[in-house]
Amino acid sequence: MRRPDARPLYVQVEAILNERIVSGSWRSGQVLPAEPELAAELGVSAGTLRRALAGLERRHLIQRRQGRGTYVAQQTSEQALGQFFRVRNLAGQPVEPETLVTALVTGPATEEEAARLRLAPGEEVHRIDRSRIFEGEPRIAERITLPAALFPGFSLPLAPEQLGMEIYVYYRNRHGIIVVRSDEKLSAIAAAEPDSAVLGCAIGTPLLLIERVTFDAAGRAVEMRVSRLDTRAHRYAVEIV
Amino acid sequence: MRRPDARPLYVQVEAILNERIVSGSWRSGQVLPAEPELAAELGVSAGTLRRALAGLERRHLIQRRQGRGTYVAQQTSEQALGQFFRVRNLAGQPVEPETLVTALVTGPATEEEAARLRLAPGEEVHRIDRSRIFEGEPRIAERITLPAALFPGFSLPLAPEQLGMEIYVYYRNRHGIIVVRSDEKLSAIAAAEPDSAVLGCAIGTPLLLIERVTFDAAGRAVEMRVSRLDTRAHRYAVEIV
DNA sequence: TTCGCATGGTCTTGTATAAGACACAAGACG
DNA sequence: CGTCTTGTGTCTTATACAAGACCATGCGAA
Repeated sequence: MRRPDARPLYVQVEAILNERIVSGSWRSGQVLPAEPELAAELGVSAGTLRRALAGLERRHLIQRRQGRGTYVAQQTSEQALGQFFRVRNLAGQPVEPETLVTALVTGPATEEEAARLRLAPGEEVHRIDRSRIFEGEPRIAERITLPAALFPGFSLPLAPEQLGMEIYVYYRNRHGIIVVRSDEKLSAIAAAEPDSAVLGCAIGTPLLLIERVTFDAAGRAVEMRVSRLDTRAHRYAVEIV
Repeated sequence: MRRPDARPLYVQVEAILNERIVSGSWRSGQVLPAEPELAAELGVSAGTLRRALAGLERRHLIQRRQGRGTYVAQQTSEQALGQFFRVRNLAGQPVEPETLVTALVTGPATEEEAARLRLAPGEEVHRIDRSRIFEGEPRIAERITLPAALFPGFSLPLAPEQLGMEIYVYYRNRHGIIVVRSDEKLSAIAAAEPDSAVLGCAIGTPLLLIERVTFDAAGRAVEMRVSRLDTRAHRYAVEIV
């Protein structure tokens, strides 16, 4: 007797639970059924379920706490910053950015945007231009590109409780997009005129160029972002294991 | 009855096995005893042992293959490059670097070197200056600093079979230093005169500056490295999860 | 006889199950 | 305000079978 699905059972279970979170049938912050109960419902042993849950926890989709239970991860600004924001000051400490949006427009994707976001040529995208400010000084100039199909009617958060919110939290709360992974390519460029104006640096100042593509829990490319970081007072930190 | 060591058993077992590899009582490439045998020797269950082995495998200290056995990881140039060398060409493909060493000197550590390598002020270090060449063009200029205490009598590999070898492989084979982790800080700088000479670029060309500190399986800081990458034709790739 | 190779035995790790002791958190109760 | 109870995840053990790798045996063809 052959299994129809050759993947290990714990992988299949992880996919099932992932789907429940992506589809929203388990909502953010909600507590999951206890291990024995969930295992019984899925028809697998507790050990198999635990292995699947461990995979979800590694991708920050759930959060487990002994004695309390297992929760669908609530993406907070702190969590999003800790996971995706790699900028440190010269002492190696994390910095807390403020954000200033300068433009939000919608239009057809460029060739590069379409390629990176796996869109058909000419599909509509939203573009956000903004700067990020550390300790009063603008240090990053960036453009975010979103497929309009995934973010229908995208507009910027204006309610006071949303103003300081990381944009990934907003993706999730407003559009149900759960960000889990980014690919980045780094290089060094010289500041051009628009960057120098935003960042208050001389033209030609070396900037760290970060080209990011971000994927959600369903595996879709959901965001493209090009950031220019002024590294006179900050560093981009990476750990290699 | 309280356990004297409050850490979970599988963590203790992982530490024991880690120590056996670090101390060299299990040599590189050697096959470990089979699971049931090793579990019996350590006095733990097979499941606990497996969990410890999974931790070692995650850190690339061992390599397991179903049907064959568990081996102490043999650091090859391919493995070291795949793990620690993040440079890609513009198509996103890995590049194969050649290396040209221009200097090897020994002297007292600078203040910065001592701080990063956790050395006492004035301790001796070896310094290697070299360039890395992709497709015939020098693209990285870098200086490697090693604590002399950890690398006694350090000299460069000259035997033909060692010439193309990644230096981390050489650390391991010649000095028993097993590299497992690096912290990096990235920034952008303008090429100064020496860099421009090595890299064949104009003075002022933006370069990606990579400041790396590397740690071995015993948790010691074993290497500091400052690299300048010419990103006109290459990128530094990161995945964030 | 000798070569080639299929086959089965036996070793390994990988997957899945079950059960119990333990540790932590929260609320109920005195 | 402490203590107890209940419910939760965590750790550890044990067992069984599946699947990959290797090797010796031995059969059949040249």
